[in-house]
Amino acid sequence: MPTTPCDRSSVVDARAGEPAYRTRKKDIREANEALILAAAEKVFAMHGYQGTATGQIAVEAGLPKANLHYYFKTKAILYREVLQHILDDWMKAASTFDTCNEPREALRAYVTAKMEFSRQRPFGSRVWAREIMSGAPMLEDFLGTSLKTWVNARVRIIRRWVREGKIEPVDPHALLYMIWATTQHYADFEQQIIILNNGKALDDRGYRQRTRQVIRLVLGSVGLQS
Amino acid sequence: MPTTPCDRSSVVDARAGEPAYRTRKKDIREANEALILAAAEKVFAMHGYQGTATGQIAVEAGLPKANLHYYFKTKAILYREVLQHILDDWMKAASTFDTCNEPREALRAYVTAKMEFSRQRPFGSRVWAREIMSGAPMLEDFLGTSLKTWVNARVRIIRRWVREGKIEPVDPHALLYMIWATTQHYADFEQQIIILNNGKALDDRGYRQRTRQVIRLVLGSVGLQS
DNA sequence: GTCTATAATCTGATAGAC
DNA sequence: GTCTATCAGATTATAGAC
Repeated sequence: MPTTPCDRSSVVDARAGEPAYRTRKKDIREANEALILAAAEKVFAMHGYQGTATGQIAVEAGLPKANLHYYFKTKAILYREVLQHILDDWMKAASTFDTCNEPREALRAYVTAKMEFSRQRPFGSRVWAREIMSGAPMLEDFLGTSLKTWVNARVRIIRRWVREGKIEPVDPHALLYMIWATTQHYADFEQQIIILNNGKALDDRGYRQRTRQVIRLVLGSVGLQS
Repeated sequence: MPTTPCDRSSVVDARAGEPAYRTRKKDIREANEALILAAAEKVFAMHGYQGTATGQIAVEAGLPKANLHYYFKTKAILYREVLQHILDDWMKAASTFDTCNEPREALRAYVTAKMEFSRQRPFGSRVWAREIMSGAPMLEDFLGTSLKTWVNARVRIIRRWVREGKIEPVDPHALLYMIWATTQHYADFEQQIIILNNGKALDDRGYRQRTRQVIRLVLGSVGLQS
């Protein structure tokens, strides 16, 4: 395999006026950073921030520990970046709440997105949970600003639904927390669910059925039979 | 303060045929073990098993680290005992499911007991959650035996309620997981709830109201308006 | 950009005087 | 039963050859 800096054969998106070897180096960096971030999310999910050794992450990523510290100066910086990635995806799921003005469709879309998040990013969900159980030292800012703003807006929407008689008069916070807790449970407590399911994880079909059941329970909780 | 082994003034329940100094020693041991277990539950809840240093626990308990190792030989043994205490209380809450044969009262009693557990033992709830997120290495036995038996029995009860038309036809596992997740959320994600509540923890009155809301949502989810 | 070797610190656990 | 001192091993992070 040619590896000279001038070989541009594998450089597909070299920017104009930027030497190819720069792009190549950037590609390597991006690939390795992604590798490390994925490994870190997995190990942090398993043992938390304090309980995780950078050496474990390096092993999981298949790299020497020194390389990890080359790409991420400190464990704290790496952890913060892992959290940031999770946060981005969490907010993307959050946006589905506004799919529709009608409670039935809005709740259905939101629960579906949250269940999908739990399915696709179980490690991310657990890192989030552990961070909050540790007192949320790194998430405090986000929780108190972006999340709070989002929650306040959704609380107003739910209150409007109640006013308009579209749903039963429920406490908006209690409803949101129930949705969060229930959907995240399938990621955070996956191991418990597996053991109670005779050692087998839910397959795709089973997970889709379960998602429908969760939607049914949530809709029922506000008086909307599905 | 008299500290001679023969001073029985503070020995209130010395057993017949057992020297007083023995009882005294036993009292000291029990008191210190309780102190250490409480401190350990708190620190394990914060940082998990791997993330917790025995020194932190000693500081929290107000004892030298060596004393901790005198009462609990290893960190693993101490952790196991902490888990056992939580498990006992968890099962006590579980027993309330059988308060009544009618779904409305049974679910109300169970949700109330679980919410009470979250209120009284938030650290225990978090230790439990962290243990499961770590793959439940120490709880695997319990989950696969006692808990599974309990769940299977409750699943049968819920199925009977459905057959008898007392509740909507819901998936029993989905319902149980929703109850667990929602009630435990108030312990595990307390910090998030506080931040979203303008930095104030729910007071006793607010918590009772929230408990009623959770009961209402759960009853509604199975078609039982409260 | 990779990786071995190592410095500096922390952690679990014990020894042994009191 | 208490507590200081300490050891062996692990951990974060860096140095420096390639």
